[in-house]
Amino acid sequence: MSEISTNFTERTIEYEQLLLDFKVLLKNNNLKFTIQREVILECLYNSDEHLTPESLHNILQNKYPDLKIGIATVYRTLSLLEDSKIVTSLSFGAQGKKYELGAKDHHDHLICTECGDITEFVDDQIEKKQHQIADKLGFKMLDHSMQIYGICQSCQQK
Amino acid sequence: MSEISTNFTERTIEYEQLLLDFKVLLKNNNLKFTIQREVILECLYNSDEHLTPESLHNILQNKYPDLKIGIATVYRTLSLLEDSKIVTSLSFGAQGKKYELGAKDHHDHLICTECGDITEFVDDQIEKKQHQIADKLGFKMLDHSMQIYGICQSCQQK
DNA sequence: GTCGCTGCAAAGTCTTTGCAGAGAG
DNA sequence: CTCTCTGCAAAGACTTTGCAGCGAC
Repeated sequence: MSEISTNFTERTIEYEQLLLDFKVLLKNNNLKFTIQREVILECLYNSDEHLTPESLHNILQNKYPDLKIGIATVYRTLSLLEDSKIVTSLSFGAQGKKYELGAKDHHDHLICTECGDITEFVDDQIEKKQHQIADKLGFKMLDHSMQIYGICQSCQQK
Repeated sequence: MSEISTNFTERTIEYEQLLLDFKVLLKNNNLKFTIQREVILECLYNSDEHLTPESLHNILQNKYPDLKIGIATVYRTLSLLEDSKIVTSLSFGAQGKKYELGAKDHHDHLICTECGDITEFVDDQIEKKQHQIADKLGFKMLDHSMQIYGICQSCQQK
């Protein structure tokens, strides 16, 4: 659906670029560009969340019921994308991994323990410091996750 | 029965306290203090690393071969300890969780997404900044957790 | 047409659960 | 004694693998 207009949104350009990079990578490795691989990449691109293989599979089944994508293909494609550094995976609390596009920004969360309200924030100074820490300890930093738990303003007033 | 620690070192004193707390907690919840629960707590206390259920089980089998501790007991005890906030768990790259005593000083984690190795760190500036962010957004901060994901030095060399 | 890819199902891992006997209180 | 725990093995949950037919190139 790429609109050719003067009004390129930043996202569209990014996706076209991403797709192109992916195609080049596939070609360089003698791998094939399939519709399954395309829709998985697209779905990851359009999701704002970290997706589990299962949730990704569900989304794809709803969005492209005709494709009948198998869960095994989702796992195989995610591994491929991860090996190619196109996506990164994270493990959170429970079992299972979650995947997201490697290039995306992340945000941190302030979570109210009373009402469950979630506020997002990013702090450059913390981001910078995290990189410094990773560097100092010899890590190549890929991502981080940070949650602050507390009581939000409106709950404090009650 | 338990002559687990006869050496009174500084750690032992702390351990006595931890053990006492654990016993009180068990009693308050109508649970029983068993040798298996004791050696699991002791092993977590004496380990400097983050342990997987499997590694913990191996250590226990070597250290107390007569007990024939089952892996299921290790899992059950770790869940109990986690619910009781005595240990905390971390998920890392591959599958599985790692556990550590929660009573240790506060620190954040640097996690290798390749091998699952975990490095601890504390940064005062980040701690301070987190409070500032909470203040600025009107939250009364209670707690936080932060993980940096990356690739450790030795995995980068591979 | 070739050879990699896919869906399916079966096989692997890691973790949890059911049960009967053991053991703490 | 009672009622929880434990070890064992079987069952679950999540992921990977083998295979025959399909499809990109």
